[in-house]
Formats: sequence, structure tokens, C-alpha cells
Amino acid sequence: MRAQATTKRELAAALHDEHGLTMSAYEALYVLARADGLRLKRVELAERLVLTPSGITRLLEGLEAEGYVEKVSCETDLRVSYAQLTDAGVEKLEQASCGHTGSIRSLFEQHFSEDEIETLAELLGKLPGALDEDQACPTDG
Amino acid sequence: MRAQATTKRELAAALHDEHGLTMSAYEALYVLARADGLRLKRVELAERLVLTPSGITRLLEGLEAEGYVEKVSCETDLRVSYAQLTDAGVEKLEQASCGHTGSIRSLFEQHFSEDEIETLAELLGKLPGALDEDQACPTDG
DNA sequence: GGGCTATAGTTGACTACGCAAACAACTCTA
DNA sequence: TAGAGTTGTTTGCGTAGTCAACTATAGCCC
Repeated sequence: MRAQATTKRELAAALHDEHGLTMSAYEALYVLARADGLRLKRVELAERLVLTPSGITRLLEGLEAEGYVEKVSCETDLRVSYAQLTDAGVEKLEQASCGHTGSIRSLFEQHFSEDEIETLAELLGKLPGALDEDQACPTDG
Repeated sequence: MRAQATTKRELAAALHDEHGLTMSAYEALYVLARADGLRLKRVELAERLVLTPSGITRLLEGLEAEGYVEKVSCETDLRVSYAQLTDAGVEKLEQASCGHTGSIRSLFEQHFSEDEIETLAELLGKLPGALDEDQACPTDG
């Protein structure tokens, strides 16, 4: 186990060492897990993750190779394909989630009070692509 | 002139097209301009910009080549060298600043009210490396 | 002094991601 | 229904920035 993260880089390093995921990969799984039918058009995923379409292609290449995401084509529009979270992907996300969200929270707690975190969450939640959801983590203290 | 930026990427592209600066290069000039004697140890600059030491080496390579920053060695500790903003660097920063800070502000204004921006500025100003300074831009409306 | 350990900085190899260009498929309009 | 424009995706190439390994200096303690 790594020492407590004090930067985004350390957060990323922990995620990588412990789960073999990059930050973007984690976010992709996270966003897909909360999407209808565990799937999203690649172009929508791009917007959510603030990546370009080519970035998404590359990112999903990796996730598809690992088996966490499947490429599903759309029947009504042959141009589009969906990124579909697999069972393995769901599981991977669950493994990675609690530690990671906990680390993020404690990173915030190093700098902000509970009230301030709430205010920030509220404000930043207004940003496009933000998910307006409370996500509790059962194993967190 | 580019259309109004709606993402950080577009902000970066504008900065690059209009002034030949990357986001990090701009930030480096910005931070140096507010430092004592317009200089900072490379390692301090790294912390401020949330870059690694090697990242700073690469970044300053470019800025030194352009003549915006000079490498100055420390007389009392031969390990350390300073990044020293030059006159050209000051000038470059001034040219780039107003347009850029204006763009950032309007990007925020797309999503937040004045009050919210103030709250965010206050909260985010607590983060390490943040400069707690009001920086007015004369040509801004 | 000679040997530790810590700190500052550089370099080589690698990676994530952007941009521009290409291509395919869809949707208009005439 | 041919053409034009739009949208979704991929690919080639370039670049910013990471990590790991290294060198050089500083400060410590015997």
C-alpha cells in the first residue's frame, strides 16, 4: 500500500499500481457504469471524459483488449458504435472504486472542510458532463 | 480570432495560435512574474505548476530557447539553478495575459454566476501553489 | 578527512493524447 | 437520385510530460 496521496499524480500511480488502470480508464468505466444499459456512444463518452474522439479510440482499444469494455455497433446507424461495459468491467470498477474514491476524498480533506467540500461538489456538479449523483462506498469509514 | 472557447483545449489552442505558448509555458511565465526578483528555483516552479522536475527541465528548455527565461545558477548552492524571467518574458506574458485571462473568465461565466465564481476562487485559492492575488486586466471590459 | 543520506537537476525511453486528414455512413436539397 | 454537407470513427504523426536511472552537490556523523 502506497503512502497517502497528496497529488493527482500519486492518485494516478496508486490506481495504476493496484489496479492497472489509468485515470481516464477508471473514469471511462465509472461513466459507463452509470449510463443506461451500461453503454454509451463513443462520441458521448468523449464528451463526458473531455477527450477527443481519437483519444477515445485509443483509450477503448486498451479497455477492449483487457475485456472491460465491448464494442457494440448500432443497428440504426452504422456509423456509431457503443462502448458497452462488460461484467469484467463492472467487477474491475468495483475493485478499484472504493480505494480510489476514498483517496480522492482524503486528498480533498487535506485542503478543505466538510462544508467546503459540499460547496465545491455543488458548484462543480454544474459543469457539463458532471454526474449529479451521491455515490456512497460501503467499505469507507 | 477564434470563436469563444468552451473547453480548456480551445483555450490552449488560442494561446498557442495567438502567442505560441502552451498552457504550462504561460503558467510558468505567470508564476515567475509574481515571484520575488522574477525568479524561482526550478524545484519550486515544479511544485507551483504541479509538474515533475523533468517536466520543468523540458518546459524551461523551450522557454530558454525563446529567450523568455534565463537559467541562473545559485552562488551558495551549486546544485540549484533559478529560472529567471527576462524582459522578453515579461513582455510576452503581458501580451498573452489579457486575452487569456479574459477567455478563462468567460469560460467560467458560461457555467457560473458572479457569486459562484467568487466562491470558487476563494475555495480553490486555498490549494497549494495558488496565488492569492487579484489580478486586474486593464483592457478587460 | 571518509562515508552516509538527502536534495537539485538532467537524460533516455515511453505513454497519453491532441490535431489533421481520411473515410464511411447519414441527411438534406434540388 | 446525385451531390453537398454533417457526423462518427480511425489512423499517422507530433508533443508534453512521466518514470527510472543517473550525476553532482550539500550536509551530516564517526
